[in-house]
This record gives sequence, structure tokens and C-alpha cells, in this order.
Amino acid sequence: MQDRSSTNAFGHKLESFGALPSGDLEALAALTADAQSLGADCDLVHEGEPCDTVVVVLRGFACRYRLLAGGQRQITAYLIPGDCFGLQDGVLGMSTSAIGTLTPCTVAQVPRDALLAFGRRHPAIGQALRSAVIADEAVLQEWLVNVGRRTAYQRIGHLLCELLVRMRAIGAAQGNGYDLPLTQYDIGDTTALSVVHVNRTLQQLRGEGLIRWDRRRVEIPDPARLAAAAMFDPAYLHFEHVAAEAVGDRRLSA
Amino acid sequence: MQDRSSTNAFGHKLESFGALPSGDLEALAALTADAQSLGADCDLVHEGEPCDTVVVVLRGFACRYRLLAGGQRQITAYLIPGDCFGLQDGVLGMSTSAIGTLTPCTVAQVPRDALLAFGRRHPAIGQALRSAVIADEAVLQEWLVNVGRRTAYQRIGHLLCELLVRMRAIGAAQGNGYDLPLTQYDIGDTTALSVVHVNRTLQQLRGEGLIRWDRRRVEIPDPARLAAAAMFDPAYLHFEHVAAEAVGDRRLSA
DNA sequence: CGGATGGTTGAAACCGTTCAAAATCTGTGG
DNA sequence: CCACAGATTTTGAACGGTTTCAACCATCCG
Repeated sequence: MQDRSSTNAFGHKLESFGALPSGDLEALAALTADAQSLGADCDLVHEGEPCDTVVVVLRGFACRYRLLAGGQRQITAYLIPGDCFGLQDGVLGMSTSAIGTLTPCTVAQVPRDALLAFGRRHPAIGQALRSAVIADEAVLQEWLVNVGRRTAYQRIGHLLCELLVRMRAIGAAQGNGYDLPLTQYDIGDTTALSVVHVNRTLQQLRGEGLIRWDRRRVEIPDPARLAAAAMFDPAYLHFEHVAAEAVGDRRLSA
Repeated sequence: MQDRSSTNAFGHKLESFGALPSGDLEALAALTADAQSLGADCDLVHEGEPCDTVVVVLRGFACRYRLLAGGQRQITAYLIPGDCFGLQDGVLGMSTSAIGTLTPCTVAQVPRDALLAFGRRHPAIGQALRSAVIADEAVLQEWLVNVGRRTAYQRIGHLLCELLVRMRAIGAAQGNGYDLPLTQYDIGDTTALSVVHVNRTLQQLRGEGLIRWDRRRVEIPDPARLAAAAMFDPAYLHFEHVAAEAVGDRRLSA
């Protein structure tokens, strides 16, 4: 499982919504075969421009974001390996957000029409793609709740819980830890907090033993405890099997 | 145009994404024929429950929201006449949000399968439904930006601009005014502000002549000026023709 | 070694919250 | 048509979470 995730994270992600015929997976891998490697801070899609390809992230962290007049950035979604963007946005003439890499990435760009046609020929994939779109929208809503109604402490805790579940779903977590190559600026642009406050809040979370975050690696000693502190309920992520394993069952959290 | 909006707001809304064959509109009206009248504060869909119908609002204001443990409410979308909910959410077993009325409403509940099948038989409608889903997602993203990155003053101004454009799109605005039967609590739950601060911010906006809001009616004397103050750019709403009229062109704003 | 990036710390200022109460509006029944 | 109750809006004052500004430190890497 872990092996396949590195060669085709996209298929692995789609499988987290339900089993897929292995033939489908191989055909899908062919679609994303010609991937490109990019450094950090590269833009793949620009806000307000037409865009008829789907961006599939195979390695690294990318994000969807909007830039405001004052130069502020609001990140509205993370794209981790297996995630894609563009099945919807951009259909009506132009994208309402930019897509950029946060870390060095490997990405494939598939013409949207080709991917949709592929989904029609392989119904299980088509269904999984629709599921992915729905799950993305649910995450977006949860982020609105996060930014609107939770304290800095909960926002960051919640984000780290979400990432644990998502990283597990693609086989990129080891136990209760995962690599998180983001800066505190990135976390601030995601949670709508200043870097300074992100830093202090992180120290608080560390001080209480809820997280360890050392040189790009996060460990969550007791996911159930962090989830409770951050009011995190993984239901919105729509892959319950993985989610239950990650935080729902205290027996698995040590 | 105004006449039809009252009899079939749903069709009118879908038309705002592009012209539709009139036969389609009539058939669509039949689908939503058996509507029900509801009072304020009625729940139509509960969070975390399966839901296989699409809610179509024909009259009144409804909303999508999430309730947190502390009793706080975050509204994540408004459903004004013509808007629908449930084409996506609920597909994966359960809804990630509740739907409730904010004011007395007339709503139709259409089985999702029936609506999707209808969209297949009437391609223009199917396309319009997809457009509506995409536009909804863009609005959700904009709300995240609004709550995350804008001041109270801008948040509320932005919301009122958005509503002007949306109300115009369904023919429910008169000039630069529209009926807004929401309480300041509702505005607070939308913009993630306390009622007290909503009240003071509203007074500020009124004091500067950017809005008038008297007994459930909002007037925006100079939409372009309010849009500038609130950093509002209607592009994300995806019906540019209406949007340009509403705030893009100063000559029309008086 | 030196420059750049990212992380950490302190202090002051601010935006928005909370609590508490008063004023106003709205609808309803007598 | 009035009286009353509940909902909504408004006001005041104190508090506090978060931001901003301004340094300083650590680490990485050529």
C-alpha cells in the first residue's frame, strides 16, 4: 500500500473513498504519467485566468489560495499527494483561486475533458472523483468554521488533526506522526493568524504535550486528546475507516 | 422577469447562468410544484444525517450552518429564493451541515435522483445545475477569505454587496435596495462577529452613508463606493452580466 | 564565513468580545 | 386600540485574544 502511494498517490487517494478495480488504477496511473517536478512557491494556476486542466499533486504540498489587495494571503485548501484541483473551479470561464506549491512538488496536469471522459469510461473512478469533489467542499466549509468560530489554539490543533487523518488516508503517516514541511507563515495564512501568534500557540500545544513538531515532522502522542481539545470530528473528511483509526479509538492512539 | 421570479425562483436563478429553453423552465416548475410553507427557524436537513432530497428555496431566506459544542452557530451559506442545496452534500452518506430557515420560507424538496435525471434529459438545466454548484463553492471560499482576512467593517460591507448582486440576479432587488429580513444575530453568525460589534459596525457604515438599513430593508446609495470600501469584486459569483450592472459601473449606481 | 530563511521573544496597541442593562420594535390577545 | 411580552437593537464599560512592531537567535546552505 505504501509502495503504491509513492508511485501513484492519486489512485491511492481515490481508493480511500472505496475499493477500485485494479485495472482502473493502472489506467489512471497512465493518465498522470507525465508529471513535472517543481520547486517551492511555484504557481500552477492563476486567479482569474481560464484553466482547462486538472492539477494532480503526486508529491509535496501545494495549496489553493487567494491574494488580497493588501498583500495578505488566505490559503483555502491544502493539496497533499493524491489531491487534485480543477474538476470544478475554472469550468465557468476562470478560476476563483490560485494554485501554488508550498514545497517542492511533483504534479501532473491532465486536461479536464480527458479526466472527465476517463471517469465516464471507468465508473468507479468517476464516482471516486465526484466523492473527492464533495469531500473538498466539506473541508472548505470546515475551514470556514475553524477560522470563524475557534480560538487560535483550536484552529491549529484542528488543522493538525485533519492532516493526520488525510496523511494516513494516503499512507503518508507513520504511526501518529507525519512530515509537515510547512512554515509557520503557511500555518498563519491557513488559519488566519499572525506568525507571531502561530508561534506562541504552537509552543502552548507543545508545552501541554499535545504535539511535538521538530524539523518538519509532527508527532501527535495522543490524537484523541488533541482532537478533543480542538473539537475535531473527522466525519467531514468522508473517509470514516481511516478517520476512526486515527483519532476515534483511544486504544490505537498511543 | 420579476413576475416569473415569484412563481418560479429556481428557474430564474438557473437562467442567470445562461439562457434556457422555455420548455425546460416549465418542466422544471412542475418539479418544484408541491412546495411547503414554513415558519422561521425550521430545520430542513440535520447535520450528520443522510439526505437524499434537494432543498429548493422559492421564497424567504434559509441557510446552511454548523452548530458547535459551545452552542455557537456558524452560517456557511445563505439560500435565497432560487438557491438549492443537496446536489452534493449528503451524497456520501450524510450531510456535513444543517439547513434551516432564517425567515418564513416556501421550499420544495425534490428527490436528488429525480433532479439529476431531469438534468440529464434537459442538458441546459443540467449545465445550469452544475454551474450553481460551482458558484456555491466559490461563494464558500469567498466567505472563508472574508472571515479570515477582512475587518468587521469590510466583512459586513462585503456581505451586503454580495447580497445586492444575488438579489438582483433573481429579480428581487429594486434599484440598489432589497429586503433583508435578517437579524443582527444572523449577520454575526455569518461574519463571525458578536452581535454587539455587528451593531456598532452597522452604525459606522450608516454614519458614512454607505448603507441605509431600516426595518428589514437595505439601500446601498453608491454600490461602487461600498464595494471599494469592502474590497468586493463580484467575479466569484459567476454571473458577470448582473454583477457588472450592480457594482461595476458607477454610472448605474445612483 | 556570510546571507537568507525561518523561528523566538518582548512590549505596546488594537479590534472585537463579554457582560450587563436600557431602549425600541413587533406581534398578539384582550 | 391598548397593554403586554418577547425579540431585537442599542449603549456603556471592562476585559482579553491577537496583532503589530522590532529585535534577536538558530539553522541551513552555498
